[in-house]
Amino acid sequence: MRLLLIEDEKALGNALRDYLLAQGHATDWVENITDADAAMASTPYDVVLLDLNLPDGHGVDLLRGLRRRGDVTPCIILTAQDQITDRIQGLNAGADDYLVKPFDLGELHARLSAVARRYAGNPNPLLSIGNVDIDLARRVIFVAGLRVDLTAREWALLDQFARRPGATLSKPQLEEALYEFGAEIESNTVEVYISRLRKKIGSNLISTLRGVGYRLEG
Amino acid sequence: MRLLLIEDEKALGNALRDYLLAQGHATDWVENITDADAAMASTPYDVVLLDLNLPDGHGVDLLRGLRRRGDVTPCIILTAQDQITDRIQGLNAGADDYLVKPFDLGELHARLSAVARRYAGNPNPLLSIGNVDIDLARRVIFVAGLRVDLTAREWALLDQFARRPGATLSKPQLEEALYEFGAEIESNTVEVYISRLRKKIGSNLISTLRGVGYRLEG
DNA sequence: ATCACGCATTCAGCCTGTTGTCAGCAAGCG
DNA sequence: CGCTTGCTGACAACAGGCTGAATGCGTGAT
Repeated sequence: MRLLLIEDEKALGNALRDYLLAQGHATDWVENITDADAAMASTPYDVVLLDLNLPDGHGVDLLRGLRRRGDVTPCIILTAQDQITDRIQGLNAGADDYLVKPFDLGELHARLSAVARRYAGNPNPLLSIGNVDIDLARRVIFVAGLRVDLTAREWALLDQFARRPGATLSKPQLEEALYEFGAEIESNTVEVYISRLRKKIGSNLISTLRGVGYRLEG
Repeated sequence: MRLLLIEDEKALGNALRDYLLAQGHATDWVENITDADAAMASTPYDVVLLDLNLPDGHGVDLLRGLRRRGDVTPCIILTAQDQITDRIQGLNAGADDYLVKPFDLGELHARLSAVARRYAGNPNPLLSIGNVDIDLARRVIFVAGLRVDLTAREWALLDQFARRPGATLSKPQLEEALYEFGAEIESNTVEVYISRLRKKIGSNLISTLRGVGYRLEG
């Protein structure tokens, strides 16, 4: 697995990184929120290990930001014994699990496996088209290696395309994806969102078939 | 995809069928085991959606029968909240996944995609004629391995031919395909579109039968 | 409560590919 | 050879698609 370790304490960070590498996980280690954001903006991780006490802010804020952007990368919080309030906050903010320091490395391994198992259902197929990587499970896309944030509707559209790359999708079909079933709408919303999507992911990825629909190249 | 929906509840069945059709899946809907057996005997389906509560027996029995006959068509079970035992039975009997009613249509979509992905080994049935591959489901054709875009009318014509390869289609017949029934048009549009099609897919694929009509060679 | 912000929706004007039509040419058939 | 039937290039009209801007709406911050 590809892991991101966000940990301020040097000694713990070192030990964890060595252990995780030994376990066969590609592990990046950063020590503050700024670097973490940068790392996540450029790389898709399978699990994030997050210490809450960070020099440039509180871990929960980082997590909230992630979730608000629709990123659902599994996250395990590493927290000291006494920060129970933080822990609850963390879970509410969208963490998947937490570990109380000091913790056993075997325990960490078990939690990691559990989280991985939980997400094993969809084996996380990274769909690569051109220079765009689409992670359907996590609702994240990378354009030229940089994360790009999509709004709900934009994602709904792209999701349709990504599930059937190369297929031609008609406007009514796409409309269904935007509006939960039935809600008829009389305007060119699909066109508008196609336009916005193209602006974000590059205009050559989605081609128009006049009078027919649209297609994601692949 | 080609789906078989086995569902007793009329309202749910209707909604599901509409949704699935809108998603571009060829969907047959039957309401009992007898009809389901008949349908599966005559048509190969990509996925079966199976409600367990059926008027003439238990869905799991249908599934068991299938698997005993060596049929491995992927099957997703639709089950009410309380039938947990049934669900386990279902998975044991050879189901691939299950959905608990009431479920979100997006959820259904996701499960379908997941199952489809798992069985992605053999993709769409491609109709191959000469060096032209026609993918009816995705509305895409390849000529000598390269994708070729067709306009709406061009596709309407080719679609007619592809559905009855080798058959001779008269001009009035083809005209019906171009213009939703009734809209009479006085000119040589069919000839024009035959010409345009030939330019795109190769002129030897469609042959002219003077005074009679046209035919797609196979 | 108010404000600011971002997302959703609608609309209008511009732009472009498809379409139907026709005319002249080619090919089949007596 | 003459007649019929089919083929195809050209083209004007138009439906369909694109996109910037205005407006509305909901949510989070102050």
